[in-house]
Amino acid sequence: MPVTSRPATILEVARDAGVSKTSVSRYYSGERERLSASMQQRIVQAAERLGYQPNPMARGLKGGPSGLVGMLVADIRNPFSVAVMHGVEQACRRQGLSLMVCNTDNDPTLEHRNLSLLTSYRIEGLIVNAAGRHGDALAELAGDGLPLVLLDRSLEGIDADEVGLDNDRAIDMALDHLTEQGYRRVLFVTEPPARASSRQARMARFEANHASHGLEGEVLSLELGDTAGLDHGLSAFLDTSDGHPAAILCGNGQVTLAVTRALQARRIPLGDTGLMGIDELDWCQLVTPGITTLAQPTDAIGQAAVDRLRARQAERATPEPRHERFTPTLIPRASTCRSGTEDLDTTPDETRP
Amino acid sequence: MPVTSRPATILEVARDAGVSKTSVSRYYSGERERLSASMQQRIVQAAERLGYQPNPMARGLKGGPSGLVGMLVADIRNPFSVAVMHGVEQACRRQGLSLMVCNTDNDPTLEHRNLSLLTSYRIEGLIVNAAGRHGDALAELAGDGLPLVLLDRSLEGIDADEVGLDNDRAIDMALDHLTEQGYRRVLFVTEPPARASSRQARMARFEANHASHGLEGEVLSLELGDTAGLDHGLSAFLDTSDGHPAAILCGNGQVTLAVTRALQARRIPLGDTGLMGIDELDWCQLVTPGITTLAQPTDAIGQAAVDRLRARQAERATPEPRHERFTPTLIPRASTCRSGTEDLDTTPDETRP
DNA sequence: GTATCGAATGGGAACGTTCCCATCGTAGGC
DNA sequence: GCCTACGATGGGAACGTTCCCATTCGATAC
Repeated sequence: MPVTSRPATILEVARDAGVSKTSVSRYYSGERERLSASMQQRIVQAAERLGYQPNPMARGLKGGPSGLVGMLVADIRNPFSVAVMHGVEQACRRQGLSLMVCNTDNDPTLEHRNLSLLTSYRIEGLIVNAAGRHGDALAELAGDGLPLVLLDRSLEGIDADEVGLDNDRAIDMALDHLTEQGYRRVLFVTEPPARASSRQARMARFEANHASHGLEGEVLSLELGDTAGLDHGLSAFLDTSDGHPAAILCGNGQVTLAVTRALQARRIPLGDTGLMGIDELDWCQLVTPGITTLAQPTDAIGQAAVDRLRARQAERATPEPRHERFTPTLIPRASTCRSGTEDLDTTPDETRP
Repeated sequence: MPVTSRPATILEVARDAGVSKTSVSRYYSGERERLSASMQQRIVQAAERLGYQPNPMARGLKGGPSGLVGMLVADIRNPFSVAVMHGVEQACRRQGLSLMVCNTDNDPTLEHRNLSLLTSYRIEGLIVNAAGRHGDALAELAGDGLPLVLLDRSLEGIDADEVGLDNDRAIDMALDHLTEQGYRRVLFVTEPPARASSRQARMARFEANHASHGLEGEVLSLELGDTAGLDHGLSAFLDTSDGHPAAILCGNGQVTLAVTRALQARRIPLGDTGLMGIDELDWCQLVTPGITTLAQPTDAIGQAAVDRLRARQAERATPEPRHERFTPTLIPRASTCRSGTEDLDTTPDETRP
């Protein structure tokens, strides 16, 4: 069964098997039950012999199912996105679907272009983890009946299924943990929330709830590349030493990276100054003395996204959109362990292989 | 120009513009010069009005160019692969090509399946960064005239273009650096080289050249998950303390991660025991005291891969395969700085934004 | 003035499927 | 033993392109 250059056509298989092309088509379109055993056998044999593979182009042209799921990713270099993508992919595989991933590099133009690309290939569902400035295009697609799942984002004006972290829960868990560890002041660092709803949600929850946890809270919002602003913001926060133990909470993995760099540059030891991040990354355990994180169940999130897609496909009638929120796992490490408190976790863990 | 559900067909545009479908087809097939100005104008207007987008399915059916490049990635979670993929993608974009990425998860079955998927979509070129057990399938494709580029791998029996690191050069640079820093014994840790030629190349070069650098050399080859084996191997190497300064050289980024974990678990401070890795990663600067790496020019590699593809497409006659090898950049940090030597780099660098 | 040519355009047959509809048995109901 | 019905199968028209081959028309060459 070679992957040949000029693949055999359904007609050739039919001839070779001495049956009609319709029958061969039926065999490959999941209507095998309708075929007699002998015919099925002749078809497989002929197909095997000729190395036949259905041509998805022709199939897609006629309107048949493509078996293709599309995914729009805002930033392929974001480990969280990649982890979820991996989950999505596994789930697709289990369902016999193929995944076509497009990276938008946070560029609305590219996003639009990739969207057209995907739709032109007659995808059966779309998973979106991108900025979505062009919400209108997405909305239209959803309106046209394309199953749509928003990953880690909401988009105003779009009533699509959503899958992602339980942001409120995550922030509460972080605040709980920081409180327990004896911190009194917390700086929440986030990328500009305007473009992503999850950032907004986390920030809003932080602002709403830090006080009730007995914490003084501040928010620092800036672009990832703005190291000067970050330095300045951290200084401003940390230098206000009213004696209350201070911690920094990072809104996502990328922020954790930037903040860790900034703290190291200022040679601020972690622990007395607390550091905690949303998103677990390879290196969080390695940076002395280990960085406390809230790990997202990325595989489960990916799986859930695909499940939603299937569900949508199944029910022809569009039900009210469903939101699925996952609870993170707290991975406590010594970056949120003030000296004087007992060591939390100085032996390396094995959270990731 | 909406991404509509029932896109306009070329025929509708033709009717609307009052021209023939052939003319519209020509307009979109890069034969605009052949059309009169007035006709061109009428076509764009009609297309605009109807939101026309050529249907790649139909186009692909008839055999026209797909504008699609395929990429097979062995492990989407490998940051190096992702970095190169990003380079490939940027290059494709510049060329007006779209990229379709498939992850094989190091699974030969999946690899084969994805290969069929890609070829069935009539890709114009294929970039492979995967194990390639099914070299036969690849070879056949290449033989059939599909432009093929092997990324960071050679495949026996396949005369395809290759793009990747200059492994010999990289190893030599590493050995030079380690020698200069005063290490006398070096352990080269690698994943099993059987499945990837670049691993083989690096290992071979290490074995061939360590002696001429005045270094005692050993090789440790194991699966990434084999932490016990790694612990044992590291112990064996480090406990043979004949007083000669020892260093560990990691064959790729994943190995660097595993080794760093193992060393931290054993609480071995870096520097006196040297540590150096091929592949630069986000966190290498962050792990105390900073890990020396050889950074691969991933964007350039990706770009080169696409360039090779285009070149192949252009020349109808298949020339002898060309191999493009890139020199890495040494990023010296304190993990290869023995105490007593001057500090190399204790201030954080800004190699990556 | 006619023949030739090339540039601009159009008609229709593919490409490989799916799917509607027709055909053909054959078994069961009367 | 005839009519019905149903199960198994086949023929052919679409799907939206591209591309080969006309066709038209003015201009240039004889």
